[in-house]
Amino acid sequence: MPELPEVETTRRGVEPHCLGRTVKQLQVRDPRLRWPVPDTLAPALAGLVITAVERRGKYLLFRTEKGSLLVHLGMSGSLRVVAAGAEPGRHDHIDLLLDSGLSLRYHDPRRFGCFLWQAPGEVHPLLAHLGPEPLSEAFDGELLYRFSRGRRSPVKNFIMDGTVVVGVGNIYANEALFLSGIHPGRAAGRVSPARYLRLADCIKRVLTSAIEQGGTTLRDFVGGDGKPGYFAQQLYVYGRAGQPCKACGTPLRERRLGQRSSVYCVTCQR
DNA sequence: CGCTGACCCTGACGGC
DNA sequence: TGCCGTCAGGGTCAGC
Repeated sequence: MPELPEVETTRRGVEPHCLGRTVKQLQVRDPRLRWPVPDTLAPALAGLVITAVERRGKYLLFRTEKGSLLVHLGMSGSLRVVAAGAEPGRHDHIDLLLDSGLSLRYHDPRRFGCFLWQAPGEVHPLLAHLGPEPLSEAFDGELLYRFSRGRRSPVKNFIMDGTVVVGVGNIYANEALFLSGIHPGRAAGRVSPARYLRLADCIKRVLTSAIEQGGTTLRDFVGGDGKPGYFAQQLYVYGRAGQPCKACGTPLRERRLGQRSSVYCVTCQR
């Protein structure tokens, strides 16, 4: 269920359970993820103290002094805090057992996620070419404008390109384009500087408010059902094809761009 | 270098 | 009821 707000919500949820804790064991019940979980990962992690839980784009980094555990939740992954020894269910592929008696349980039906090792002082190849964080000052409309020159593919594909900016998934790309009044199919190189300023602003706004909503489910990381909070969010276009635009009433259209569904209002977005 | 499509998987859902 | 095609919020990679 992870877009950036869900990953950040996960990070905030698991962080207090991890900081200062020693890894007792990494139990890998099924190593067949996007890339196979390396045999060397469990031995490498055993006995290490987690010093920080960070996020880079949609990747989570569990830092220790000897290296970091790199986790991605893919499309269907989740991390929950459970009591050690709790019976694993279907698709509960990995447990990270901590010395507190709790463990982080990784659940991922589609197995598009990953558990990898990052050596100390190194940046994993998967992270090496990532663009700026959308909520950082390094990301703004000026950057979008500069990087988009000469690009003929749709602006929606452009803002979902992780080398441009990380963490803008399909839901929030659709929402941000609606809020900024830009048609998702417009060529990235044909969007004006002023509109890119607006778009960058909308991306920040929509992600920030989604993270705030995700925060309401933090307590559910121990026990509870762990439903992601963003369903509660007011979505303007995502999942609303055929329904009236909330701004003008025009029925929303749907179209596939880069193999992903795009929903937009032909009146409000140009 | 930019862009397109294939691919990695399971599960839910709609139509017949 | 069951079978089949389609789609799903991720991202990488080969090939043009």
